[in-house]
Amino acid sequence: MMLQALALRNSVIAAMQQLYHVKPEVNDVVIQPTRKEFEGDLTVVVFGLAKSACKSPQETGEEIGNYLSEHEASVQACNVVKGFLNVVINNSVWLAQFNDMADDKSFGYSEADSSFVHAPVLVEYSSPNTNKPLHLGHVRNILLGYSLAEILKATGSHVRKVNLVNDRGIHICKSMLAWLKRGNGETPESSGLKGDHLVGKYYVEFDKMFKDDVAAITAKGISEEEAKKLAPVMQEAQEMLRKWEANDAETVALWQLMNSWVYAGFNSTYNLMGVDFDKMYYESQTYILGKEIVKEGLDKGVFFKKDDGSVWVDLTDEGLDQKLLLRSDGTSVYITQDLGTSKLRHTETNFSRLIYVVGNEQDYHFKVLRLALKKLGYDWWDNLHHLSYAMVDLPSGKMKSREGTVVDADELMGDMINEAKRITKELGKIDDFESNEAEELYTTIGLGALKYYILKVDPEKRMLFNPEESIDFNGHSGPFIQSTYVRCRSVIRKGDSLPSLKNYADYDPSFYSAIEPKERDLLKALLKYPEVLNEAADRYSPAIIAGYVYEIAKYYNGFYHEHAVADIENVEVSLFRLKLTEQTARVLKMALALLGINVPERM
RNA sequence: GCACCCGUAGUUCAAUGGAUAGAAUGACAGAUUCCGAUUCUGUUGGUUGUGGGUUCGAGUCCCGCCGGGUGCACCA
Repeated sequence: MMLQALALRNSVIAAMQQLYHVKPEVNDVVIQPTRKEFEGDLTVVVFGLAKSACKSPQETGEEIGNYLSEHEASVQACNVVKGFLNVVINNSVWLAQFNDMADDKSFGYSEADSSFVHAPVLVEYSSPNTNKPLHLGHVRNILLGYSLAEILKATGSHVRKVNLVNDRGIHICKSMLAWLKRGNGETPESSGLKGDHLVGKYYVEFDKMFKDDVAAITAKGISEEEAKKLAPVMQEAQEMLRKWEANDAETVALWQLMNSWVYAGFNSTYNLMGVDFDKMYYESQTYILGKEIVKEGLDKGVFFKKDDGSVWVDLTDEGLDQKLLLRSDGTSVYITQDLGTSKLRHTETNFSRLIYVVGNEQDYHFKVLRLALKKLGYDWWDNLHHLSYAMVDLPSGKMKSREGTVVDADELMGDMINEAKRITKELGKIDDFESNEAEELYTTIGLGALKYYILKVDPEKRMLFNPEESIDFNGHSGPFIQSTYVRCRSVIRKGDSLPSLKNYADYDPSFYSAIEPKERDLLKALLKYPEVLNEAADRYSPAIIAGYVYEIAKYYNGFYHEHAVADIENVEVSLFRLKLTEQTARVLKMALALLGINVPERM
């Protein structure tokens, strides 16, 4: 597809030179796939060309069309409709490309260039707090990050997935304190609760104690604002944080214990989701790093110090504000450690890009981060990117941990898997499966539905999740695409079982003469895969892959319903269709893998 | 108040400035002697929030307004 478009563009430029003695700029020749309702494969938009040709769009289109038909062997026919020149490409061109694709073992996948090993692309995602379990918002983050990393890998980047765990701070102390006061020594083992859920339970517990304290104080006629500061549990939590920072043995031991519970919980969630990381960073180890960089900025005169000792960067010349980088007591704030961590990573890896997968409420933060690094004179400031995604809304509005309106990640995945089980049992097609095989299948389908549901949406757009309505398993859904793959596999098994057809893989379709419209559409769509992959990588958008994979499934199902594949009398037709089926399965599997979605052989 | 993001069928989502704005879902009507019906075909459903502008051409770009969200913390 890509090849034809490029070739056609050059041909059009040549035609313009021959016919009108003008040479259009490459960008002035707009070529797009022809819309379904017209005849053709590629369409040249003639308006811009007509201007430089000084003729009407209709006339220009016809003249260019005639020229192409005459001079280009690959062009079979042309027609002009309202200023659009539709070009029909010869079947032989498509078939030759299809043959190349089938023979190309690395189709749709570029081996990482070894020189990039020393300048990897870092993708930071997940980056959870260790005081509560993961919820639906995290799920969107994790799926996006994992998928983006896989997409970039497929385009030949050397990718390292990293996770920056926010394992310290007042929020952790709150859970710790509540557990000390009310936990009675409860552990994941004693309670049977997953570690992250157990710790999250005490985070909620803290909030209750806090509210009780505030209520008791306001009852004495003190303002709520004042009461929040005076609340004994809050003061105790802050005292605990001071002890932690002073490296108090007992506090640190408790912190380590409770964090270890959380990590065990997170790991099981990550494992179920099928995601991984090449390196973990912990904020407890990185939060001090930024101080040095702030000092460097002061020395260079690009940051400044206020009378109270706090350090700021002035970004008003960039259209932003002044931003605090270091508190007056010398302690660091959020951005301080991001400055330090980015520099650490650059020193460690010499990254060519560092991509942060973080919610869009931090758009401003990342602008500031980049510009502060620019002011420091680090030429790699421009290699920091932010894959910004919008929140997931519930019908009741935003998810709020404290109000208990969050959709828990583990629970959600469990529900999806159960739903997959229910539907699969109803269909009864896998009654011969061993129980562990069946369980694995339910997971594949349930998570396929969830992942597709989330990733098909443009990351920048807010999306609505309604827990009352279960996520689709039909229509524009993950299981629909999985089942198309399963159908392909079933057809292939049939082909394999027939002696005259089992060698379809060796069949050379280059000179196949009986191609049908539905076969042609499917074949063209399959060839488009590398182009789609590149676009998804350029735009950091798994949604583009999701849209593509749906298109392929639609085309295959349309083809399947119209034509018998195996078990027909004409062997050559069967061989061709089996080959088409084989390549469809291949592309579906490969593209779904980029979304973190597995495919079953049967379902 | 200032800044950024978003507004598309009843609903959930698509559409590198290009042709008659597409899918899914819902409702209704059909399709299997077959290689898998979690399928396919059709009907239904739109003043793309709104008013201007730029352009041969605007859902897309610019300006105003309306509605929703987020950020502007010595929180992270």
